[in-house]
Amino acid sequence: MAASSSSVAEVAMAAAAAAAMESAFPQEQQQAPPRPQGGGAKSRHHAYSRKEKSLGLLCSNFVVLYNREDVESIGLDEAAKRLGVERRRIYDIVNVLESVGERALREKSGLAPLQTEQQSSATMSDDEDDDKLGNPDGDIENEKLSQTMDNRSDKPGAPRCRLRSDHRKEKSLGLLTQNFVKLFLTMEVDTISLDEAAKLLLGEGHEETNMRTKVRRLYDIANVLSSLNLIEKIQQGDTRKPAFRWLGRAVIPNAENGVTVAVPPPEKISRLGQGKTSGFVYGPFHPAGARKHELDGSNKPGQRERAEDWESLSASFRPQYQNQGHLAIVHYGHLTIVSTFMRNVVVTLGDLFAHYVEAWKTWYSELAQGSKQQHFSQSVNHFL
DNA sequence: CTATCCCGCCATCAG
DNA sequence: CTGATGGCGGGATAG
Repeated sequence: MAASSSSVAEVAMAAAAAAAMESAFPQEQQQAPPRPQGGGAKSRHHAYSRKEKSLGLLCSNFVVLYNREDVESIGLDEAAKRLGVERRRIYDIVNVLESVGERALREKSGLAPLQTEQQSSATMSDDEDDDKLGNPDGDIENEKLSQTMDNRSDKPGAPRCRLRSDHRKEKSLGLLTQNFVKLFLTMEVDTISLDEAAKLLLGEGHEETNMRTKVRRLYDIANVLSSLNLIEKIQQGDTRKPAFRWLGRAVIPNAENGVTVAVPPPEKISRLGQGKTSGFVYGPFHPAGARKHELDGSNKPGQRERAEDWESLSASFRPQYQNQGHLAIVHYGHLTIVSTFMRNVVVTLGDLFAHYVEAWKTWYSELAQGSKQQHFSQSVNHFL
């Protein structure tokens, strides 16, 4: 078992990164490299603590460890070893990390060996288990691949068959993460409990069992996002279930007061070049059980100034971290896949938000304009 | 007790 | 087939 040792040590060098993430790690990460675990039982030092193994902490360590300029590639096994965790866990954090800071400046860097196609979106009404209930075979699931990078001409021999049986992806952690984030930026309430989120993201077919699993995943995601300071757990009310609040801007120290916000350039959030298609549709968000229809006229308690919020949000991101983004190249096994996370998670997020803002504005417009088609219907997926 | 959520089995996906 | 990915949920731990 090659425990090569050389545990991670220089973790505290967040330095520059600190400006971006500045997170206050709960404690110094003291990842135990070789965790023989068990055996001892003598329990001299606190048997086994779950917290030391949390995804959140793992994520923090991961970022602090690899969010450096000289990092251009990361070996899966290496990361796992250095972080003292199993491979499986690396996949977890990388997936959510990729989702939240996905793409953005991908082609910009000139390299484009990447072949990862973005999520295809489509309806997210997962939970479609083929139970014994109408819906024999054939997945009428319309795979409406969102325009990815425009791939004129597919691979040789591109069959007419759209990806089949990719239900796997529909339930992926990555997609869930994206929808979770969308939820935050879409709902007017600033706090959401995981249960609510699960219920919302899950349409309404509650299979109890299904929701339980969903919530488990949400816990995982929430932990990672928390470690990135994108969200924070708070106590709903005073004695209510804990919920999460979207921070996003928290990454910038002292920006909370709203006076120190680094929103220098009055420039719009207009995207950088990337002149390709103007519309960049991300996974269509489906309001599932969203009952947050906004009433026209009257005082709309909800709605608020979200839009404005987004703008300032994305705007405040771009500034200093405008550095060109260095994509991190992750070696999944031997495969070399490019990811845009880390390095400049913030930068990436900035771009990402810009996209979101557009998409959401559109969505809102259509929603508001298209009468009050509130409530989950089914006409949600037609956007594009 | 309930809220969290880690662990790792094993279905799936590439090669 | 072998190996890489990564759903999924049992059940252990935190509170």
